Amino acid sequence: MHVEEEVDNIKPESIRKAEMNIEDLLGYARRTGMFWPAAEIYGGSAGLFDYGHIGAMLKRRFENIWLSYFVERNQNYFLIDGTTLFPEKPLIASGHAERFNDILIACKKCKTYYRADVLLSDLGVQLNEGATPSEVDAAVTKNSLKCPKCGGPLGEAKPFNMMIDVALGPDRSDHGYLRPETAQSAYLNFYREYNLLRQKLPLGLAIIGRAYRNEISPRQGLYRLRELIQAELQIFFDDQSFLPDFSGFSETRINVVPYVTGKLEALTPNELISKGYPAFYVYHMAIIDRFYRKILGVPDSKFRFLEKGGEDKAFYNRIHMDIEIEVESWGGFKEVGGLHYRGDYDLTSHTKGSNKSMAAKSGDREFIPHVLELSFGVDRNIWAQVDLFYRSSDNRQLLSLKPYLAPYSAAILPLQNDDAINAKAKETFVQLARKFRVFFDSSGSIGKRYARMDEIGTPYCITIDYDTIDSKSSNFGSVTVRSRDSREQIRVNISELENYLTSSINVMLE
RNA sequence: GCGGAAGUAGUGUAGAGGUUAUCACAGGGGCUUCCCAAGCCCUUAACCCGGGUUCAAAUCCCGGCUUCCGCACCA
Repeated sequence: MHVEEEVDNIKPESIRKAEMNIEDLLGYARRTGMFWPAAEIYGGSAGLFDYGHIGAMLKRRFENIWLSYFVERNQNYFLIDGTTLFPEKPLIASGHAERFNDILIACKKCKTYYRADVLLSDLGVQLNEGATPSEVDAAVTKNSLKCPKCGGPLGEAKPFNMMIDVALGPDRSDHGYLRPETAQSAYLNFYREYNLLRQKLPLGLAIIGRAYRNEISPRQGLYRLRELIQAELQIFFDDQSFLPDFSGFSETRINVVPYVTGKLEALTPNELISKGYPAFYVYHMAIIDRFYRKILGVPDSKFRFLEKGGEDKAFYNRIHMDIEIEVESWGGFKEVGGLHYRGDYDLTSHTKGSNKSMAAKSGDREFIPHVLELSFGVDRNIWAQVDLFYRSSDNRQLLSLKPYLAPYSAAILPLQNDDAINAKAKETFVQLARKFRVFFDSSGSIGKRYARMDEIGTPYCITIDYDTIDSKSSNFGSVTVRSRDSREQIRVNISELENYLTSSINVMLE
């Protein structure tokens, strides 16, 4: 059987990346089992999404690869977990209760909302840092301020906190919040882990978990969510001695838009260091760059760091870069993560708040460890993967994910609904399912089944045919393995399948 | 939150006061075929939610929810 000759091979490069807007991508996600609005049978709720049987696997794979790459390859970095429900005190200490708290003011006529500090400074009125709502109201009255848009009267200033309140206890009088970032769980556990891990720095604490923000306007699919999943690594270190090993990154060119120039540049680590970025920061830029470009396969031109400064930079960050991917359905480069040098802000805040010293020692020197935060939005990254790797032509839809990210690693497809073929196929399924997530499908034509697997990104389709079970055939005991992107097929002995898949799927995951 | 547009089987859609609510794909059953989304027959399945107008509402009106686009917001 010379099936290869009959295949109308289409080079994967010839299949264009599908042009997708948000609705197209949401439609794809719904029809393939990726994700859709939570509680959708009741009409859904803005900013909340559920993952389906395909999306949940993709998400899990992303998280596992992230964990393996950023955490498990470093002997000083560890995975922990923390509650999503927080008592009030740590969030007062961290500044979230106050700072996460914008004062909003609305026009009574056109109902436009403004941030009080922004509105007043635009109108030439200076407010003190941390002004209260009544101070804002007083300033509005004193200066007879009107809505800049419609000239209407301004309403009362009201605090708006991005955190979601929770009332605890039998009379619901204990005040808590859903955590606004996983980072806080790491800071709260630093002291114990630092001692458990024998007081060594650097110490990395990673958390993959949920965080909650009461976004005013959740939008754009998985971009702005009220409940989101973060994968974060908080590295605690001695700022006078943290010097990671750069060998292996010296030739890398990293796309970065520095704040001072605002222009995209492709710089080597040494060039970045000579521009004044600390070596430990640059090292982690290189690590992140490799993750996106090599492990996830993001094209060079679609990946960059964007440095934030001035108003855009959070007050506690010393260096703040967004990790950005060009996502067509989101209309351009969008933030999927961040690399933040937070200095000693976090541990100092929690030392003050808790009266628990978190100082580390190095010789005679006592110091508060600094924090470098690697923060990733898992949902945003999942969306970006689909956007980047969904390809479409007239008769083919293809999700060309890296094999190790694909929800199913392989599909087992009996060529025909024949008892002997089916029995062999099921036996093969059981054998492979011990090591891989495999899909079994015996319904429909073989072409239709290939197409279904292409659309959810299954990298390999294993077909059991008559030759497989024909002891007179030279192909006895072997199956065809079809590669998703090239559609090329090779014959592999069933006894070799496990090795074949292991090495093929993990290629690139060095 | 504001303004505009929209919400019909699982998916994509037609339908503009009275239809057994259109078509395709998907799903189920059957016949046939078997390495790249084959064909034929049968079949399951929908008007976002709640009010109102009307003899009659998927269709018109009001409210809610959700989505998209723009604005605002996004320590």
